[in-house]
Amino acid sequence: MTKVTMADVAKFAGVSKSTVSQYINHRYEYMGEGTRRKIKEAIEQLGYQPNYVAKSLKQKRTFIIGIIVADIVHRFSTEVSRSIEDFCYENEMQAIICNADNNGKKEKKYIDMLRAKQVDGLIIFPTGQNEDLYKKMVEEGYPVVFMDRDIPHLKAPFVLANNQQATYEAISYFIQKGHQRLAIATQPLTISSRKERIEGYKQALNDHHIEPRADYMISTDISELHQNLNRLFQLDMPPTAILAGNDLVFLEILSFLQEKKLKIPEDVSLIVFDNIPFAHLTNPPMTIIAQPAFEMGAKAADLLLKQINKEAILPERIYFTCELICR
Amino acid sequence: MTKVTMADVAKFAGVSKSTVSQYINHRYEYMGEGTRRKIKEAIEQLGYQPNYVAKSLKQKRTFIIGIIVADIVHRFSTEVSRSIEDFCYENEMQAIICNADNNGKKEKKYIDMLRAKQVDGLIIFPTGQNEDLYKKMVEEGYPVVFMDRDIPHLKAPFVLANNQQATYEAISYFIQKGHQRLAIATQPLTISSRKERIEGYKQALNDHHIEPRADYMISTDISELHQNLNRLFQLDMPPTAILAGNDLVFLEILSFLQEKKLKIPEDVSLIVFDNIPFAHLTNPPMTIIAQPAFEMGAKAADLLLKQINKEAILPERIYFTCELICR
DNA sequence: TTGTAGGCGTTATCAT
DNA sequence: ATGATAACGCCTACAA
Repeated sequence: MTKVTMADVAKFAGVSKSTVSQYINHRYEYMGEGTRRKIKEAIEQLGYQPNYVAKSLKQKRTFIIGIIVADIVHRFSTEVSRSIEDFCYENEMQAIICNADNNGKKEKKYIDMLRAKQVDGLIIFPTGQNEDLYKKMVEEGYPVVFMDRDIPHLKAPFVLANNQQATYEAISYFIQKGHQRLAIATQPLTISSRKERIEGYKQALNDHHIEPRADYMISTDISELHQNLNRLFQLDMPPTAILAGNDLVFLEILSFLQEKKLKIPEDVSLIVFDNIPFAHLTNPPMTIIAQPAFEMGAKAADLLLKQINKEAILPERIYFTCELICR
Repeated sequence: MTKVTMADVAKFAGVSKSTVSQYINHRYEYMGEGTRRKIKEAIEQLGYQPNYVAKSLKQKRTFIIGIIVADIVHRFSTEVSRSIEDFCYENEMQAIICNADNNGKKEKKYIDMLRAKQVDGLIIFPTGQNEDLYKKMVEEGYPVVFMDRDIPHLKAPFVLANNQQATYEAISYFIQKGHQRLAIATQPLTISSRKERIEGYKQALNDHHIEPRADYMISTDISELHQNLNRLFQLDMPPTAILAGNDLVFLEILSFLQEKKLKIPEDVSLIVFDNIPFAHLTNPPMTIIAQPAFEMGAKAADLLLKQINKEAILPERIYFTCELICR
């Protein structure tokens, strides 16, 4: 175990703890060449490693941030997290990732836990179920950045995708390709991003004078998606195109189509809202709406670190443009 | 900010700090009903949250473990990490994941960093480039578990896959299907798991009286894989089957085959050593060698926590059986 | 049953 | 240029 402490180094080098501390923190300004060498040697001899816990206690900074994702299973979440981690690495920080599993209780527990561990700030994909807590943190001035889902009326930095606009464009593209019977499937409309995607869908239909049909709009838990799809494709006029609201929905649809021996794109066309790892390698290649996960993660991390270092007053809501990749 | 401390609670409740400490740590044994209620109230009123940094300093435990993966890009690494996190959650611990990026320097930096932060233990996918450091940790009795790659002669707990055996079986299966010209492609043979896969391949050929050919065995960086595949398929007798040593190699091969308009399985058969997220949904479905990532992660976490809690003397090397999923 | 005092390993302030 | 001393917030004997 690392039991050699600064006091040991000090004794070994024949100087005081303060001087060793100076050395550790690269404050060589007034340090004599001799002491410097002695300390260096002592550290090497003893194999001394500073204790960050003690340092943190004193400085009230842990150099750790927390990431709380609503659902780690999404490709998008993992890409964003990775990008945040990269950004942290470059800034000598570390990240703890926690998976709230779409569960408000778990989210609260993690927020409390991470704050108890004194992490310097939090990036949250909010479940939306702890509005009071979000608000309290913001009011206390605790550094937070929210991602992916908007919480209306919350005055805090948000990093968001332009869901509505992107969906609008994708559906319009489908319509231009000649589709008239378009369906959309998402998970339950409990968070802003899903609602916005539905909005974009409706608006596109409207603008192209297609009447939206309630039975073409599915919003359900993944576990019940299969039977909903069944119902959808048993309609007299089943859709010729369907937009999958995210990657999980996509996988479920794919498996459904395969089971029913429906071919893409002959029997039904598919667009996915989310990056799919090898969309370019599937057969046929998949048309997707790609969110700039990497940029969004980097931005969130940047905003958080700026906040932690009190470097800037933060903007409130930043929207990123998604890209429709037609294949 | 959490500025309210135990002393504040004590003062507010009209008791001493120690009593509050007792309360926080659920030592109600000798505590009067009255004090208990007063403290409870004080905590609620003040919104007190214990400071884990201070607690950690005193108790020399942070309730955090570190995971250092050699390359986070692999599906296997992420599945294992997820599984470790789940296990930690159930045991009131947290995990910090670091990506060494196959870089020994980075690996060392992370190990030092995490230990400086006093994490309670480490799970490492070793790059193999810091043998002395691994050894030192083990000798110091610092809790460590190694994953995925063996480091010969290191007396420490390892959680490993039976790479050789699994590859042997996969190749044998191909041979039974009538293949005679079998190739294998892996990343460079710098770590044990890749070497073992090659060994299993050779052994299977041998046992079936097929002469191994050097030009059918590719071990190269991903960046140079494409040109190696080019060479492979320009041979007079190109292989009819190829085993991809991991998921990254697989993606590269897939993209190569697509470019050359080679069909699976008509022109060439493919087996992948690694779980591919939607292998069952690709067309045609992919035959894979699946490592039990979830179980391996849970086991590693279990061993580490046991070690941290000094609950057991640890076994040295545990091998997990991979499953050949034929599709 | 509760309080007092000291220490965990640093850093910060102020002397010297 | 370097050192003494007091925090940081909590836990733990031991005393009362």
